[in-house]
Amino acid sequence: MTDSPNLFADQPSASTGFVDVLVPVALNQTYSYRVPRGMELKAGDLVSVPLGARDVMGVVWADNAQPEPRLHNRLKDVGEKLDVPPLRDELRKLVDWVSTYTLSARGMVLRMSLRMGWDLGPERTRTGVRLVGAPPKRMTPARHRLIDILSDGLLHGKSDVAREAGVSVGVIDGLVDEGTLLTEPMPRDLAATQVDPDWAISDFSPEQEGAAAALRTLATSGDFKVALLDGVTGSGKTEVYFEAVAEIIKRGEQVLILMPEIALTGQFLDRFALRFGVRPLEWHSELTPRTRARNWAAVAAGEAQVIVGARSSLFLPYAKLGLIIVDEEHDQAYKQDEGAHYHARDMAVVRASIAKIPVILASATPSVETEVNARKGRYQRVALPSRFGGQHMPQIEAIDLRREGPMRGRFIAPRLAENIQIAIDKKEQALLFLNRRGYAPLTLCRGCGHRFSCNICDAWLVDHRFRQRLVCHHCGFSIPRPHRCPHCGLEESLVAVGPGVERLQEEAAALFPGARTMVLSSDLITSIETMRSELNEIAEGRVDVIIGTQLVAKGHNFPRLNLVGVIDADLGLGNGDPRAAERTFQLLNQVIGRAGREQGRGVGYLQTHQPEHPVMKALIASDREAFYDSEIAARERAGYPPFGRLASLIISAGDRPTAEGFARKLAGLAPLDERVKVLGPAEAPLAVIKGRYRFRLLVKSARGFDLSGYLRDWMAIAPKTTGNLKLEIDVDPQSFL
DNA sequence: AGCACGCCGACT
DNA sequence: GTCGGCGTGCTC
Repeated sequence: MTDSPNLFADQPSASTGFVDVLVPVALNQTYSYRVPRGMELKAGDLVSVPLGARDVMGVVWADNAQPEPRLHNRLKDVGEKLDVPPLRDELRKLVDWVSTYTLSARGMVLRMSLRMGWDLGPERTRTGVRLVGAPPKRMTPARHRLIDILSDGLLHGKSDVAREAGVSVGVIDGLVDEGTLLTEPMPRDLAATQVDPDWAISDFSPEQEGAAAALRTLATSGDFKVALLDGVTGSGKTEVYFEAVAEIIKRGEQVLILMPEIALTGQFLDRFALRFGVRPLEWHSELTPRTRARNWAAVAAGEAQVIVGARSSLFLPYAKLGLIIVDEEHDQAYKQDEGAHYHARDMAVVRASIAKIPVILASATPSVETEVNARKGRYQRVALPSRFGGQHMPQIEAIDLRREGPMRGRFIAPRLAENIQIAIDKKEQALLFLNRRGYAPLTLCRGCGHRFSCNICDAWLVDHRFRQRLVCHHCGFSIPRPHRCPHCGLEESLVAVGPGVERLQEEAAALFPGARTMVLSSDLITSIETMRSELNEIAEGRVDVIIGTQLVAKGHNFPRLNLVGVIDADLGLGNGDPRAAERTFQLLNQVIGRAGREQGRGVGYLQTHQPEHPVMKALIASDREAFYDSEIAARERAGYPPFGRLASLIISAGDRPTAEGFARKLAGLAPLDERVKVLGPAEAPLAVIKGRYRFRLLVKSARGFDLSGYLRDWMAIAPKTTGNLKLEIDVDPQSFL
């Protein structure tokens, strides 16, 4: 804008027009604002706008707004335009698409893109300190240590050097006053160190080189394409897809690598650094606000070349995204079940198709959906058939619990125990896998049969001896471990029923005296840092027997681990969930794949009551194809995904009749359509959680049907949920609990 | 999602 | 008399 005379100069409040702004609150519509004179706004610009009593950040969604005339006298002005790059068309389309597909409020989807912390202000300048003058008149030990460190004459961070010298910053301030030291602002860190695509060249086998070449071609195609990088644990998948990363870096574009569990990526970051010379930028929920803001800005400015992140990093405002990699694409952790219900793998494919870029889905055990897409040729399959360096896949044996199970009250079968002892004697590690936290899943009274259950959930309380409490795994409710039955009053009558990892550790300690055991369970982990240090301890061989929940299944190499024992392979099967078989196969395959990755031949033992189950048979025979053949056929027969579509509606309320009544009313209002079947309402599998009664409607349709549109039409005629009634819509549900 | 408003219970 | 619980409704 210039200061040149203007025809309307005598109309001081004249505005240059209106914009529609999407704000990150639970709203679907945009709101219109007046653009103050002198402000230039276009779609995608970040602004702050008044909303009710507060100011919020928002994004200009359309720049030629035509607000309803009757609103004109109520329109407010845009506050200010924020000094950050605008959200690109591509990201705004993704927000609209995800909101339409999942039926969650558009503002709440946008919120995921704007989660950068609020302080985008100037970088806080750190204060540095340097030795410049003569020593002080009075020398003290603290001053001496400090001056010693600063004697190099260089600029040191003030708080750093204070910590190093073991003095308080007050000592520094004193010496500054005396003229011995001088403070000056520290220069800002140089822009993130550059990723070097040629830092180290990977040494590939012919098979790996073939796969790498295929991915390089895919990466440089500059078009939307999906590849399934299909390789067993230890086949070098990561290094192979790094080749695609290198291609994109050379083109000056950004790469997003999605990981299911960011806490477990410690080793991944090291491998990345070995190949590219620096660690990539991380994005996850434990970033400090400052780092979060800085990383967000680096992504938006295009300075960050490679971002490794949890599912939410899919919504970051990349300046020039060139490739998305979804590692362990089958992992359930990609499904978000709070707020907006979305599956990050699926939305990654959507984002790639909007941005016209390639996606690589990597897995040793692809989801059935992805496997079907690869079989039908919709996705390009890039296969890595064997382990790198001539290593073998673990040999897998079943232990039939009906014939050779442990004695009552014990959970490690004799044959498994024998082999663990042999491993310990050979100074190798063993892993006992049990997907159950705590000591025992159920406590009951020997006298009267009373079972301890949660007051507000439909679940038993899990004994956690480590914390000395009985805990509800659904709501966190807990009570101190009791010593008498609250029902019949009998003393010391309570017995623990069934195993958890803590109980398993007790048994292992008794069976293998002198062996060092460690439990890895999410409830014993307080932060990403402690998690990473515990994993390092294992990797360095300071543990003999690892006892873990599914945390241990994911992304970490233990070089000396050659034996894996699955305590209850049947857990997770047969709970009526259509995905139970798939998930069990994936989880057990992955856990057993931990064995023998770096030395020797690994071996896995599956303790099971049903060794003839298709999942067990496929695992024992290492016949992956057999599993997919049978599972795909079963899905097709039942019309389950990907051969049909599902949505689930969970209705909950503080009392049963309200929830059930509303669910019935809702079911009655479902629009008639012969392509859709509405099942229920039925009590949800976990009927009560946190004191809320839950009913479920299941909506089934044919593949290719616009289920979201159908649901939207339905919800438009549904009564609104008042009071404590809640309705949650989950399109493409993963879990049926 | 936040925030104000409003209408009922227990205390400085 | 007020402080504060959270149900309801609105935000350009």
